[in-house]
Amino acid sequence: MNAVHAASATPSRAQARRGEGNRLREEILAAATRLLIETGDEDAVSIRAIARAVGVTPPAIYLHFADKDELMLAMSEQQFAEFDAGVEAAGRTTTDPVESLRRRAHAYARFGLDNPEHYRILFMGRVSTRDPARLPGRAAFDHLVDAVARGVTAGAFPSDLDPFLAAVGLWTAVHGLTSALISMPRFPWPDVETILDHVCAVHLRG
Amino acid sequence: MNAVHAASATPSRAQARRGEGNRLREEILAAATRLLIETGDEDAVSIRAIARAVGVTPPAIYLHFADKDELMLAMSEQQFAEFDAGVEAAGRTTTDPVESLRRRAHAYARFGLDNPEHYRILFMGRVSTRDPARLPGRAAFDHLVDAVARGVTAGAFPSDLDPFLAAVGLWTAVHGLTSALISMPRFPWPDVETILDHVCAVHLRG
DNA sequence: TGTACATCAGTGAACGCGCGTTCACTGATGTAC
DNA sequence: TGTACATCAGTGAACGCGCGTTCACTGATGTAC
Repeated sequence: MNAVHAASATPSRAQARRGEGNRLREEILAAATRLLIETGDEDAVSIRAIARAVGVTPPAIYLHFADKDELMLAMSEQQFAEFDAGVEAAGRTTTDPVESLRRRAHAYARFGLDNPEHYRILFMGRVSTRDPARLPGRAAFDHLVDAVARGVTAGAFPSDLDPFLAAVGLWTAVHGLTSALISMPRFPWPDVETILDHVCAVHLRG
Repeated sequence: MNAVHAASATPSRAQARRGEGNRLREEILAAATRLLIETGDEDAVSIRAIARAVGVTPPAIYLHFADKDELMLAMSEQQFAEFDAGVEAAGRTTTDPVESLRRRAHAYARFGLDNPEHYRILFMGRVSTRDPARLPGRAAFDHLVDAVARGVTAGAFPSDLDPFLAAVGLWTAVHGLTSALISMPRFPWPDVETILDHVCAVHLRG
């Protein structure tokens, strides 16, 4: 008999103060991320569903994002930054450049398996036709090339090794495993750590 | 001034004869495949769009498929069969088991690059929650295991090599390259054949 | 050979749904005088 | 200190759209007698 029953229509949050325009923006991105994780379906992350989750009406979204594409792109960039930071942190836990690459690979795969829907968007989605100049994952890849190059200068790899080519090979191998695990969970996979270490061993030898 | 102008509404095909129930079924699957290639977007392959492409009304689809899921599953199975046949054929063009695996890998990648949208559905999509017993790509994978096993019996690989594990490694590596090429076409990829041969060389050595 | 009838491949109209986006508005918050 | 006003973060209602699916039907094809 009280107002709580009308919850779906009543806004559940107070209007932001003057300078706090970014508060809702961040709440929107957080809600989008949460929705993606909970539903496990990119299609379920709609403007309307996000607005519902935040406790705001759909048009309020447009106060902070020009359209849906821009919202999704912003979420991707946020996720890419988090992914990159995680892999970099894992790589810094040792000074041995080869072991460092191995730990990066494990952190990479773990991110994918822990956040399969975000992994899909970041690495398996369609390129947004939006802004061709903005290649979102590029920074993360460049960091991998740097890590390989450090291995070369440290003498762990042959000096004529092309760090870019080696990085491509390592990346596609780890990505192949990660994305296959995500897309085909019912396949009778052998132990993940075992395959991953095998992949690393193969690639970090030549 | 003639009837042609009303094309969008007028059916453009004759009704099937008595025993020809399967004709429309095949036309539907062909149209779905064609739509997927032309639009490059799985979402564009709707019941209504397929009906439009075939020249039939939407309810006619339900004469041949229980619902949309079943239609998409049938298309997937058709594509998987084609993919499998193509890879097998490539593998049979030589008697050398190692070279045979290399040719299989190239055929695999070529299929993906030639039919990116089908590749997405077959290898990068979500598992249909439909019929858990039916793992559509399993036959193709088993053929790969067989091919590796032939290499072992021929003495090309160490006799203690586990063909299943080796097949998983080879598959995920080639899949990683293929899917990355599809998802990130703007990445400054090195020459595809070169990376692919490199991947094969790495995996077909140990 | 002719006709009544069953079969079957489709049609046409409608259903309810959720979507992205626009538009005119409201009401609280802060500011100038 | 009080009041008129501008600003700004949101609301509420509506738009047009394409979707999957259902339902009662039609009309051509074949069959039994």
